[in-house]
Amino acid sequence: MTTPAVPPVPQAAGRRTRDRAGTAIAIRAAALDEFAARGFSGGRVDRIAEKAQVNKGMIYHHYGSKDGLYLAVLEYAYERARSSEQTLRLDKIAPREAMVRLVEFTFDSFVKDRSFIKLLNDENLHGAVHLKQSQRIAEMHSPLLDNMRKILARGGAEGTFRTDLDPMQTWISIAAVSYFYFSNIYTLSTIFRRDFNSRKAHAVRRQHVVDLILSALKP
Amino acid sequence: MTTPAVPPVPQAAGRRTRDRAGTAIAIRAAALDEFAARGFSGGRVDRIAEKAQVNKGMIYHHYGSKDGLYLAVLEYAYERARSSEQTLRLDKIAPREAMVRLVEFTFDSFVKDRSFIKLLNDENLHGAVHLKQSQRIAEMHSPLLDNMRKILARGGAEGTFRTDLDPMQTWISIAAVSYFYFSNIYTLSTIFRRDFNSRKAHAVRRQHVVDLILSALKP
Amino acid sequence: MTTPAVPPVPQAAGRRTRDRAGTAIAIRAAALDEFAARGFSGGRVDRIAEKAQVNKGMIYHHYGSKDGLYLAVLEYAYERARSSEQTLRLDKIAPREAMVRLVEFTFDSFVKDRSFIKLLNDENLHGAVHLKQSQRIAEMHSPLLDNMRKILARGGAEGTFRTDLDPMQTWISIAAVSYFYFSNIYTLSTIFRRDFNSRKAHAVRRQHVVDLILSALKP
Amino acid sequence: MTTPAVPPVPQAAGRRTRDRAGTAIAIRAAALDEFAARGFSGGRVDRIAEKAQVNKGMIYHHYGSKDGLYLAVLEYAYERARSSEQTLRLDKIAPREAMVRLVEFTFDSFVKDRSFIKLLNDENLHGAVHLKQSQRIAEMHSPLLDNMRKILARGGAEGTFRTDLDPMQTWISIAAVSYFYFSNIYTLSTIFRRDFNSRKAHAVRRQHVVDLILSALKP
DNA sequence: TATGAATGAGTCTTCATTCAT
DNA sequence: GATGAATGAAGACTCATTCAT
Repeated sequence: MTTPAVPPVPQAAGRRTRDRAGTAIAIRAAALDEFAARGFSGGRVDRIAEKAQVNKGMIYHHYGSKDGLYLAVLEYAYERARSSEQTLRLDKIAPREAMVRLVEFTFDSFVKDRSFIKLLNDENLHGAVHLKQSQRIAEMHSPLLDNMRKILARGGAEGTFRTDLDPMQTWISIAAVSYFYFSNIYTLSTIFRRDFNSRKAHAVRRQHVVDLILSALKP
Repeated sequence: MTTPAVPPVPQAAGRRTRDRAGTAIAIRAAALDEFAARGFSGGRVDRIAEKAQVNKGMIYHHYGSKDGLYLAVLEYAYERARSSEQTLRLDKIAPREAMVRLVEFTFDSFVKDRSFIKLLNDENLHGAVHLKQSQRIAEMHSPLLDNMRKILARGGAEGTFRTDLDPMQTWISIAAVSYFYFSNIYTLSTIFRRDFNSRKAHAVRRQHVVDLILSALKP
Repeated sequence: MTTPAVPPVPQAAGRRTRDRAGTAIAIRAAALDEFAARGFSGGRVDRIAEKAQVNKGMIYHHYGSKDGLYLAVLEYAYERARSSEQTLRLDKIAPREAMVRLVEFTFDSFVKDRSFIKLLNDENLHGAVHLKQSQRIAEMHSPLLDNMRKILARGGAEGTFRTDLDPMQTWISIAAVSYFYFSNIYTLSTIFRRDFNSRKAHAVRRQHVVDLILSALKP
Repeated sequence: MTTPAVPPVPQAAGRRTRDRAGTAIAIRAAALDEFAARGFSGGRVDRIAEKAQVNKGMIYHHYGSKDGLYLAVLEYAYERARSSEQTLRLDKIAPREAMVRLVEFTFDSFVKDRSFIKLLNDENLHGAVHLKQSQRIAEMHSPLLDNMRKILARGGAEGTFRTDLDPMQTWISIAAVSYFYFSNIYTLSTIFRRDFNSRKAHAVRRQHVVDLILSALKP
């Protein structure tokens, strides 16, 4: 429903031009919207075509099937997530500071755009059948663990962090404490009778998350 | 599809008897199976009727609609989760030990039965529209925070835990580090080219989770 | 389009009753019509539902798929063809007379109803994919060769027929000379600039066919 | 799908040259392939373009429509069939021998290439709507009846054949006994639980067909 | 001349829900 | 209560044909 981080779909008044790349991108953007809002099963091809101002047949022309389109959307979402992480340049700053930035960045990325979470949840509901088809997804993630390893090593060397931490498990936990809050925000709000969606609630959680992770990493 | 922790659907040889409660329970059990495996949109009323050995009309008789059935399933799943937590009697043991048990219990509950996770993810995809209808859900969760508050207080008093921790945020984080691992197990396995579903991988994660939380709570 | 031999579809003013057998039969009759007129690919499920005065979903309820329906139609058409052949009681009459009757009956059956030909042609276009699924089709045809064998044997014994004829090949040839005329009646009419569809033309062909077969069987 | 008698589609390395006739021929050859394999309704314009290594627009440029293309394919198929018949020079040899050759030639032509049968069957399913548009089809067939008339006359004069046979009916019967076997080969194989597609089965049928026709023509 | 993106009217099929029996 | 036939509104996907480039 809300993907403000994505550049707006180029509308071009009717979209009747023969613009291969443009059409494909417009479709993918509309699909991200639709799938994030309603999941794969709940997402409608018709609605995607309408949002993208594109003929329904074009979706099949460009992506082959609803499944093919979903995979394209997933890959694109991962790509955006990982490439924006790359811009942090964490190796240039002190370990503690780097860790704070990483945790905050992770948290903030979910504040800005929850569509990634929605896609992942739905994909896991289906056992990652789409993602497994991807040729590129695994290699997209190798830098991620490298970064984590380096930060932990540097922090361990200077005595800021424990030295017995597994980078992958740690990364998963860092993601978890932010991700879970947002992925389950509606049910959590309901069972605790709060509104976790407010700006204030976000700030509280953000503080807690940074504090918790840093505290956990202390030697 | 796999809910071994759930008592098997009572089969009752053809189910032609007029056992009002039994029928309703059989339907709910079959629905839990179906919705956990395929989500709300992907779940089929026909399949539920078949699994429950019950006429389709019975579903509408007992639960009104597919949505009504889904809510019943959700409430039941929460009920099971919370009531089994109650059996831990954490107030009888030392704070550190109590915390370890709680974390392990949370993790293990997901190992035994992932259907709860599936239901929650799907429900969040839909903005918790079903759960919001529930009259009972919030009150089911008040003991939960009470327990957490007490453990943290006792641990704070004796110097085992930090004293500045918010019980709700802490509980969410404890849930998060276990939940996220299982809710995202398929995509995580894919992007990291591991099999997080193995018994060994579970054991590794369990160890990490307990260790991380305890470490984070230290003063 | 034209299946006058079939009993007319029971119309029952709207067909809204819960009549399992009746509905299934109405669907099959409408489908025979449609598929005979337009082939499998050209046949439309929508049109069949409309002709049968039945909801489209009923077709799937009763026959599972368009393919399943086509097979049901095929089996039914074969059944009608073979069972009406059975009524001839050829073993009660002299061999020559029996052969004449069989040839005439075969020819006349195509005059009365060309839908069988249409179905078979179309099915052969698809390599008999549907018919191969049938459990009953082969056993429906064992009496057919038995009959032919007996007639040829009786005719051979009394000196009316040659004794070196293979019953199956002979049956195929008898079918061929009538079938081909009707199966290719439109193209033949076009290339020879005649109207083979007229009553007169039928009579001429019928005479020729009987004469040719009898002549070929002479010792 | 299988038209070994047809010269292979000229490939011409990507087919980007402006070879008007070559393009048209390549399209027609690919269309023959496609329509013979799947019928008119089942045939796909996209697939034809792909097989012919030609742009889809070219098909419309050269043949106007799918129907126009189908007619071109039909005319071409008839042309090939009739012109190869012309090479037999049956008027040079004894009537009995000529008849044997004609029957064998007819049978063998179907063994070599079944696409003609497929096209005719499908065309008859549609009432020969395409063929009726043809200007040339009728005149292509006048030599055919002339030949038959002459052979029968010569055979009648020398006492080899009956003298009361109609050439057109006889020609149709000769075509029928071979054609039907191949046009219905899949359903016949299924109902009789044989494989009529084997080389051996072909030989048996060929023998029967020649024998049957010769026997029928005896005075 | 040649390309392939774009269109719109279908196609088969599914499914929650109702209701006659 | 219980059954399952019946309904209608989609849903994913296809395809002959057109047309901007």
